[in-house]
Amino acid sequence: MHGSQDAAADRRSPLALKLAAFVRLKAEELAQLERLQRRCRRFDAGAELLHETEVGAKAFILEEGWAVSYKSLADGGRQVVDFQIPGDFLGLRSLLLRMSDHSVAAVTEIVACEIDAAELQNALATAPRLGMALLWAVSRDEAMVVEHLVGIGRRAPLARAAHFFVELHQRLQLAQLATATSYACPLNQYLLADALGLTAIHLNRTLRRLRERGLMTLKAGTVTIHDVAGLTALAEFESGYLDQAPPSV
Amino acid sequence: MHGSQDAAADRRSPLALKLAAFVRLKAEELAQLERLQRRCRRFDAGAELLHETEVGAKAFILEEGWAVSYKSLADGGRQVVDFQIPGDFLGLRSLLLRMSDHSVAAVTEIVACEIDAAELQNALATAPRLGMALLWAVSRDEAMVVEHLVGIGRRAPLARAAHFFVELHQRLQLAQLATATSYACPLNQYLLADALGLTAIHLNRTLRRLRERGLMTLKAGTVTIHDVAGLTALAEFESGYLDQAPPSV
DNA sequence: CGGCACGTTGAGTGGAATCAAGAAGTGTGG
DNA sequence: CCACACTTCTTGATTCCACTCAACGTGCCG
Repeated sequence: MHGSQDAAADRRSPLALKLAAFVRLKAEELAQLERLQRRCRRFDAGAELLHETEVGAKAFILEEGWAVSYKSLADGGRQVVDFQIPGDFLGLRSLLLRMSDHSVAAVTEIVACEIDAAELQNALATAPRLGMALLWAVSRDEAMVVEHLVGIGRRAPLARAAHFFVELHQRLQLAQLATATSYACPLNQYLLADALGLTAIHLNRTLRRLRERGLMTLKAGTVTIHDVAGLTALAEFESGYLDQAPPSV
Repeated sequence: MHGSQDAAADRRSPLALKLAAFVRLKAEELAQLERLQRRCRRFDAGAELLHETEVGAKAFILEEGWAVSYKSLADGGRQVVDFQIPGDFLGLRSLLLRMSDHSVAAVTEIVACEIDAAELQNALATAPRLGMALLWAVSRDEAMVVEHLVGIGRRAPLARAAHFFVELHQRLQLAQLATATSYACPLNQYLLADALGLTAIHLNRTLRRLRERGLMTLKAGTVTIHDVAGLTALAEFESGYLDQAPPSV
């Protein structure tokens, strides 16, 4: 019995692990959650899962790999809204708003489980605490977007980049995908530039400055932080919005 | 009977009117919603309802007047995340995340109803469709923040300002607080500048350019749009994310 | 070997921030 | 009624940073 419980815990999805930071889910609720993650599919790197202005779009739960959500402009410009790592939702808003307001693409090869509005509504009606958990996850995502907005609107490029890499580091550590000083980061400089509201050229120079100051290095898809305290200080990073604490519900 | 129904409809809160765009709420659900809006208070212009890093903060539903949510930086900078008008939530995220990630202040004198986490959880458990409606409202708010992010990250100041005023126009029209070409706008140029990621000086010049192009004028707290089509075109405004359609649930 | 994606560097320009100051409107008290 | 303070708005001059354009390096893969 104890052995089988351990086995079940091992099989827990990244999403369940993430939600565990907010609400201590009961077995029944966990089962509901896993039931949402049956229809898993694999997507190639670069594949577009969702396109802005699409109506009646699906949403996904990301199990493996990295994804990116972004909006495109008429002049060819692109703004990356956020990157998603295992345990994150992809395109959840397009289930509720009738038209997808953004695009989602796979950065690396990914595995993601499709969910539709009916399933979601059903799960919420059956397990109301799951609804709270979902509201929490959405709120946390929004808090990250808000922090991103502050960075682009009011932080200088160097601090902005620092903040971005520190946030990513924290998120990956929570998902057990980073060590204390480094993590794999499959984002190229075009993606990073579109996330940080800079040109790729200027981002490159910004990265160089971070390197020259002995704070961090991005090389061959790996971020190495040489001075965690220094980088965090430069970023004025306040981790409160990530809400990483023991469950409160 | 018919008369009393009309009277009830007249008393409907701005929030109920807004949610009606998404879900056709039943009488029982409407009653739950109104029950959330009992503890109403008045706040002076400039009063701070919520401060960032505050723990266990309350949330509010705005009934009358304008509010602003923002984050402050160490260097004295401030980024306005969004402005709220009647029917909008204030600080809803601080109910779910354990620490408020942003501040909220009254722009004009306002009336707002306090809600706490227990009430919310209770209402959600009793009326699950209200949970969907809430998720919709939060998603719509997030979509607005995302659009804001795109504006600051990738739009030129002129288009950014145009987009801002068009979005506000649409929101106010939905709340029946605007005519086809004008609306009252109690935001001064410091607030606007902090919202648009510009200095007040540069915002002033941007407003002048909008005026000189015959697109719109902001004077004495009133926005007058001289050329709706032109302003919308300059802004590359796509209204999809506001999700203003007949109810789907 | 050539083609392509990605990264790096240099030189020049334009536009937003900064610094400085004044005008216009609003409220208060003598 | 006017003097005064205060907020908000407006304009000019200057500086600096991020964008643009252009080019080259580097590694990978067919």
